[in-house]
Amino acid sequence: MKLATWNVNSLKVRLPHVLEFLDKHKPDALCLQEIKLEDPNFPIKDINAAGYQAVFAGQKTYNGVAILSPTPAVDVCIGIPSLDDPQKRVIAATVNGVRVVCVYIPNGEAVESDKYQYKLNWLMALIVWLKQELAVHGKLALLGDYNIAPEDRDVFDPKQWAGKVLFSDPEKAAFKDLVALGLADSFRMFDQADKSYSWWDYRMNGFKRNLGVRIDHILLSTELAKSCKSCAIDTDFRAKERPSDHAPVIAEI
DNA sequence: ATGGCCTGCAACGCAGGA
Repeated sequence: MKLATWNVNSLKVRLPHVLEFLDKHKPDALCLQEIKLEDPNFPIKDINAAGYQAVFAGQKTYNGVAILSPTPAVDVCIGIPSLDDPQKRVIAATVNGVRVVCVYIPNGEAVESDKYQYKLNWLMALIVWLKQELAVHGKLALLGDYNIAPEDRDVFDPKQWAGKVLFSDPEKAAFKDLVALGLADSFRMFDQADKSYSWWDYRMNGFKRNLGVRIDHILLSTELAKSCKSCAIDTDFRAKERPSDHAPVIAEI
């Protein structure tokens, strides 16, 4: 079974890339973040024509998440139940017996900002909720844009990134708390090339110079991690014309 | 050199991303 995640930075603009991704990788579940459109505008006909179904929680202009799958996604849950948050950042569903949790963790803007506090509070609520979910679902995958680079090797210049948002100690601690729930970072279960990243700034030729960070992750419950065969970032989609600034991540379980 | 680029909304500039 193939699980994938991709922050598409507007599904309207990136629909051709998403359809190409479905054709290339044929994922059993593809989690999308930042679809940036309201539910009535979701391109369901094009997705269906590609042989996929979708569940989604859209929002105008900002955020918005979806799960695409060739088989039905059932027991859909939108948002973190305990968190009163109008921002559409979470959708969870069961696909082929796997609990797929798609998250768009807040960016945090800057460590001094209110948005950073919102991010930390949001992460605490996520951790409490997932602890309960893991008790119910042995096969659980947490996929998405975490907006956290967990280790030095996940940023192009750890000294420059030290203390900055995406790489601050409280954010890295929250990532470790997620792992401590019994979730494995599937990407690090395998040998990977040095300087492997999932996001590059549009500015300054960030991608061509490989000035990136690894902030998109697929975490797997112990039961799923045991049978995980691979995890990779497909940088081809970041190299295309008019790309998302994120590359998709794919895990085979 | 504290910007650069991209998206959506709406209106010709802004917020937000990371």
